Amino acid sequence: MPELPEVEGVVRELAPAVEGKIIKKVEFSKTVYDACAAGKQCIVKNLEPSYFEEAMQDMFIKKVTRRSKYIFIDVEKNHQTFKFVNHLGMTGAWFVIHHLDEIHEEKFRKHVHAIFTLDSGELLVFSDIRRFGEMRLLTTLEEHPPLLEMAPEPFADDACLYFLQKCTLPKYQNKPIKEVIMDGHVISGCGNIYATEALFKMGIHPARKVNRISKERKVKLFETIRDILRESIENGGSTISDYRNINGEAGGMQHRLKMYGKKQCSTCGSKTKSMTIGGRTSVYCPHCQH
DNA sequence: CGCTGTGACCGGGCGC
DNA sequence: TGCGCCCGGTCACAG
Repeated sequence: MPELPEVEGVVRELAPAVEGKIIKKVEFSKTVYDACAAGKQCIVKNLEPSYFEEAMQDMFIKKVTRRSKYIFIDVEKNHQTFKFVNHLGMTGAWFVIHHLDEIHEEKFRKHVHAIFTLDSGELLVFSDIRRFGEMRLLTTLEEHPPLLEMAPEPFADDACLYFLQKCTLPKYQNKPIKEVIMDGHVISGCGNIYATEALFKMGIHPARKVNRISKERKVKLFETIRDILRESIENGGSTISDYRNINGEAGGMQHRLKMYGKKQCSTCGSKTKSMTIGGRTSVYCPHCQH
């Protein structure tokens, strides 16, 4: 499951690999076309696949950046600029290769849904096992309003204050803290893995109501989340099942996790508990977290 | 108008 | 072996 650190890893590798190159051709899979014909949107969200392919042809790749868990690719054609916006969903992965058989793992090779042929002769390939990934071609972010409602980057100066202010809104007051820190309108890029880790580190029960945590503890919680995200970036992200960098390699952060996916508390040895919060499985230590 | 709850999108993996 | 169900990031839409 790619969260912010995993997306950051992809962007850091993708940027030098594709910036300055031109997309000569785009081909979506038959699956994408069939879904579209059936009236569903599969990966390609705001355009018909055939139109998307045509629109992307001869696009110059200017810049690859990350915003929250989204990959933004600034592209340009005929002096007009566009934003190609991609979300990896649960299982999306990019590869820059010369032949599809360079994708070593069958599960990724089997689920290739977009092939961008670059002027360098390389293939920029998007594989997505569960097809929760998204691609949009926008002229401005305003075309997809949810992109404007994201919380600031967690490393930005105003991010902590933004979090604190959101917490004072009535609609968040009585919600479990875990649900709130995983809400992209409150904090950007913190998914289940890092929310679980940060709450464990802070000794806060994931179901604890927002208004039952002091401002000081909220500030410390925010800083903990930010530090864990940074630590994960430095360690190549977490590979729980399907995250791979563009060389198909797994990350290293999963070895440093202390609570996510654990049966026993790494501090006191108690059996961990699990409950559903905001529709998602939440693991915690009943002895260490209150 | 704004908030809340629910469904939709999927295939891997697991339990029975 | 085989079948059915659960999981999850995000958004659309209904109420």
